[in-house]
Amino acid sequence: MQGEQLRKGPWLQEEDEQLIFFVTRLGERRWDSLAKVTGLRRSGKSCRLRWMNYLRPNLKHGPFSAEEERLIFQLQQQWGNKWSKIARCLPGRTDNEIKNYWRTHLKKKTQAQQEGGVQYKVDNARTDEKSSELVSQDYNYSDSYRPETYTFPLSDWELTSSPHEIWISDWIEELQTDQTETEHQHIEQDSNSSCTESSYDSYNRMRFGNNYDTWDYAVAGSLWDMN
DNA sequence: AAGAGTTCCAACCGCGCGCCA
DNA sequence: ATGGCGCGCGGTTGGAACTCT
Repeated sequence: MQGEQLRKGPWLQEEDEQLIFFVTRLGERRWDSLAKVTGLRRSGKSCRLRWMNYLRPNLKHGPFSAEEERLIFQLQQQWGNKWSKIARCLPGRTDNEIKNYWRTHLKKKTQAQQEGGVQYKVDNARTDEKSSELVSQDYNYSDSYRPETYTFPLSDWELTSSPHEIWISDWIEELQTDQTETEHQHIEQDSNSSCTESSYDSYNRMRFGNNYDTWDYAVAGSLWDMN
């Protein structure tokens, strides 16, 4: 592996699958180590970005709603280009997505507003929302969107549409059920018990073959061991 | 139909911060 | 104190997709 060129550019479906497999099992941490363990010829940074911006559960990938657009507009005026901060107020949206949306859609509107006193107006052509028009200063976002009170609904996955996203969605949904069941088992059995065969395991067997667990557990056991 | 111009967004890059040995 | 590591953030870029002429 040493000296091997790192891959760049668009991610392949196989790479996504592999990354999901490892991140869901090992957690969102130590991205450099994780990148090595996955066997993907990607940097840890690249893996983290892919996960955070595209593969992570609960992400929305559809067009921004009028409500979201208003929020972005208002928070950008309030905080400036603090995209990660703004993203925390928009469940299911990433800083990258918001940043891109701002640059391509809202920046012009803001400039127009600043230059000519043109009031902010939602671009209804891009959303399915009802027409709405308001001055940003008057807008106060709902408490339900405040990061400290909002809980991310897993059903947001249902908003996705590509075949790839659909199978991830189904899988995550099954996993959620399994996790709930497993948590109950853990309460009864103590925390160091091993998981029973779940749909998640079935999934992994299907995608990575029957030997997946052997090497997976071996790797999982050593990855975070820094000694 | 096709070439030019524009828009959009996934991914990359560099920087800075916090933590730890 | 300091140097290395891991990570997150914001800015930028490349190229695919779309629109215009």
